[in-house]
Amino acid sequence: MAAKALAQQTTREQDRRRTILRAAVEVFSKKGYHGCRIADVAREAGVAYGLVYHYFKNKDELLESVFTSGWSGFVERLTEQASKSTTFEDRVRGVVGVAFDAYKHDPRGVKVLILEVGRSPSGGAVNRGSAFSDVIRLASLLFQEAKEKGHLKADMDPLLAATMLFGAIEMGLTAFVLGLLDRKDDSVLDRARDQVAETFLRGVVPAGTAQDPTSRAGQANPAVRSKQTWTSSKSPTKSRAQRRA
Amino acid sequence: MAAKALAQQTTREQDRRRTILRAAVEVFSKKGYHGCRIADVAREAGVAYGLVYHYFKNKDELLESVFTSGWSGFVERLTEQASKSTTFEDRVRGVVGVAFDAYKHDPRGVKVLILEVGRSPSGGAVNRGSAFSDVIRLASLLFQEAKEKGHLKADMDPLLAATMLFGAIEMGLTAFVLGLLDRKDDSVLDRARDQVAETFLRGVVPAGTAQDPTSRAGQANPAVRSKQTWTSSKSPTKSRAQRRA
Amino acid sequence: MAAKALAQQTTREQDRRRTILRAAVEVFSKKGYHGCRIADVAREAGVAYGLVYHYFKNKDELLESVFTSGWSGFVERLTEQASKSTTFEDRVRGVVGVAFDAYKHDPRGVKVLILEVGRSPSGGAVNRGSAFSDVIRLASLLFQEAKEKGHLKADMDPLLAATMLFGAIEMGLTAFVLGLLDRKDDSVLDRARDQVAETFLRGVVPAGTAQDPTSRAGQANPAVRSKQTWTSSKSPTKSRAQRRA
Amino acid sequence: MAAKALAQQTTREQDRRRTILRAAVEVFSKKGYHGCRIADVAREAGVAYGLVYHYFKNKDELLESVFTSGWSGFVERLTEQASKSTTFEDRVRGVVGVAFDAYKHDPRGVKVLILEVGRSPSGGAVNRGSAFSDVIRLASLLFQEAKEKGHLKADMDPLLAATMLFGAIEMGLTAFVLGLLDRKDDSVLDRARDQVAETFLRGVVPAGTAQDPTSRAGQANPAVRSKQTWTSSKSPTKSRAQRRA
DNA sequence: CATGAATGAGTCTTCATTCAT
DNA sequence: CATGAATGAAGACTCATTCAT
Repeated sequence: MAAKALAQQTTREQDRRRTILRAAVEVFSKKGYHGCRIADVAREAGVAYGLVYHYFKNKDELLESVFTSGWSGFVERLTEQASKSTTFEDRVRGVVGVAFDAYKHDPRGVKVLILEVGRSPSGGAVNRGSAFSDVIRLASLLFQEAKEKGHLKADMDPLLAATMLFGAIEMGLTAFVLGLLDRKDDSVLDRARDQVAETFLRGVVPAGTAQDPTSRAGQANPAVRSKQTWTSSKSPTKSRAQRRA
Repeated sequence: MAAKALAQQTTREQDRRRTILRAAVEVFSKKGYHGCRIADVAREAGVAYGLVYHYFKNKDELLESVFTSGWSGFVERLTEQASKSTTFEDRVRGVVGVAFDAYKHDPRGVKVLILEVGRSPSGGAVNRGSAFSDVIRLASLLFQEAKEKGHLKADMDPLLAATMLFGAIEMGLTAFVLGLLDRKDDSVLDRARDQVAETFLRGVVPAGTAQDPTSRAGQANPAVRSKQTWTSSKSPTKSRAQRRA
Repeated sequence: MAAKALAQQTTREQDRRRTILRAAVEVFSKKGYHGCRIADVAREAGVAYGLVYHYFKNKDELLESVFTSGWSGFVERLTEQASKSTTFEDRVRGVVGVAFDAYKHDPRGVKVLILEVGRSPSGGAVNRGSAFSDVIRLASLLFQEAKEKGHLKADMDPLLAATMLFGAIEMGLTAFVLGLLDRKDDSVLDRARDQVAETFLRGVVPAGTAQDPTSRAGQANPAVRSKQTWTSSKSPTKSRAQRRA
Repeated sequence: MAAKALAQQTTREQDRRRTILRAAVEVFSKKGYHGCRIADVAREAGVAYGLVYHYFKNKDELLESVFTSGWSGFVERLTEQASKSTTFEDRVRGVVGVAFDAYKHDPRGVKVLILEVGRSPSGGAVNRGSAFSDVIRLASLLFQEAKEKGHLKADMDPLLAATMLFGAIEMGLTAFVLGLLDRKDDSVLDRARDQVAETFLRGVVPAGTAQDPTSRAGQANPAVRSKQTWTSSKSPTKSRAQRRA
């Protein structure tokens, strides 16, 4: 009986905690890391201000938890998927699938991860950059293995390949997050998913097209002016000083 | 004489302005958008506190200028490059090259763009998200044209292709920004540049490998449990409430 | 039977109450009046958070109880002692003795009284300042009586004499509380006790020393500069504003 | 010219700083250490909230400065006085005089020092307890010297003597601070000053009174019940639990 | 133009107090 | 009686922005 009561207590606490976490994701996805105020989270969760501090030590820990819980779930499913698939290509498709499915089920959450993970400068309680790096390093093992079996081009760096895969995925999702692509129905999402995977595997050029032999690699890019940085061009906005003229 | 004096004045103003802008980039790349205080920028630029407000209306405009000036230079060079190249493949390589060269010349500035552009929630004076979208849309024209000429796979969405290209580029650079890849010398950077372009064009799978016919597209991904969001897993950090147990 | 149960209940309640009070003294002597949180008291007492509020209306009442109970015990013993002693000098020694014995038996409690009684600005539920005044006024009666019997110097104000007595006692104990004097063993304490009493009675100057006739009383102190307050000297710490220079 | 401007600047800053410090003393003496809010200080000083933080790093530093500046001025005058006086007795009178004069000129400031110095539990930025101890140790040198010259009773501990002197002074002033003695005019204050000094030097007992031989020292005080602490008596205030009965 | 002192609104965080179980 | 989750008011601190010199 006491055990049951305790269990219920624990469950209720877990629920509360999850409610607040969920609310944080919500506010977060709307206002971003720094625009997110504790007061907003509390209101969104429908709890009192102080209760947030009952469940999370401070703002940083709350936000950290948002990342950690979201990211760990993603990594978990990623690992699960990788172990399930058989061929290299299916594994790649599986990885892409996990990411897109995550977005299908929880676009807000994915938005938060995409817009924030690895973006904040180091200094937060937990090193989010490393969380990101970890996943890439993990994926690079997959490519390493594939390379040894000849399923990957010989001159390809596994780490860079992994990086690119996630880059393509991330940007594919970003297109939806930013509203560049509209998520009318799941079919659009599914099609994008497949395309990302296939492009990564076989490229955008139709099979059989001969490779351009002239400018393969190492070309110095003449378009870039040395000694000039990208801030050298004038801003189009007018400052007070400029308005004077 | 007066004209000359005025011109010098103006030049000095321009210099000041650029100095501050440059300082903003510096502080920015170190502390991020929100961790950056006006005082920091002023100190970095070696000017008085209030002077920043003489050249920029407010913090937002300063940050906006940082983005705009950096981004417009990038877009400019991108356009220039696109018009110069001849074949589709070279254009793609050119786009990748412009991005990597920018990083080579001004890693700090690129870091700022990568870590912040499109990450801040809409609400700033200028919609940075749209700046980003604009470039992608611009690039998609290139893919549209290529598609019509048969240089692009028939079932490929030009917009999505453009998105993926920038995704791969961005993530490739992110690998350097985050320190995942070490920028010992330019050759590492150059190799990465080439690999990003080639992968995008022809994929990671060696030419001649038969395509896996069974799981091409539209497969439902069985690994994803419906009705479960990514925040459902418990956070490993202990809250005050949890510590009780 | 029910009566016995009730009595036991009551006893248990009393115990609880005393436990909490004791814990409050403990926390108090460590963290001081304002650094003391209800949570700390509860933890120290080993009871639940809310239970403190079952026994004490609020924090103020708890603190008030700490003072009152401690103080009333002290006053009680003081009165008892005063009525027991016979000669004036013994009464003085008795008063000093009660104070030092209290410290011997409960240094923590005395520390709290010394460091807090009369220090808090009036405003608490009970006027602790008045509690203090009451004791002094009580003692002044003793001096009044002594004066009438010629046991006290004729030009001595009884109220001021009483004040000084407690001042010497308090500061003597403060020396221990602050660690200025080390309470290795009770003999140090006993010696201090005797010295306080004797000094108060006969002064620090050896008997028979002629009194300095020139500067007895009423001398204007030339060392004090008029119109200058004690905050006029510069603080050695540097402010942000000062660091500028 | 520039130098003059700078000097003026500096002076103005100093003034501001002093104004705030002065305001802090004011608020402080009214509300005590912890009741003192930055907002109050700012209002009292007639400056904006944030300006307090321009001159003082944080609340602690402000309060610390209040103590330090006040205390250092006091110590300074004390030292000055000690070096000026000639005989031991005059030195003692001088020390007492400095304290009483300080009160005459700035009762508020002295109140703050009396009520707070050495009372707060250690933990503040600066160790106020040690500031207090330092003065006592300093004074004990004076007594040490006097003892060697035979101006102090042979069985008297110099450190304890110093402690008692300040105890008598402090409590004498406390009598005024608490309103026990009314500071109608300076004569009351002057009389108290003289009495404190003389009592310390020669005691309260009229010269020529024989010393009570029976109960000089070392007597165990039978009035104190062993094993019983001063919190054992019941508080007269009623708790919720007690009200039940 | 340049300077940096002055302003004060906006947030985080703490903690006394209440109350449902 | 006992518990500790829930509440929210209070106050410290930051920092963008203004303005007098």
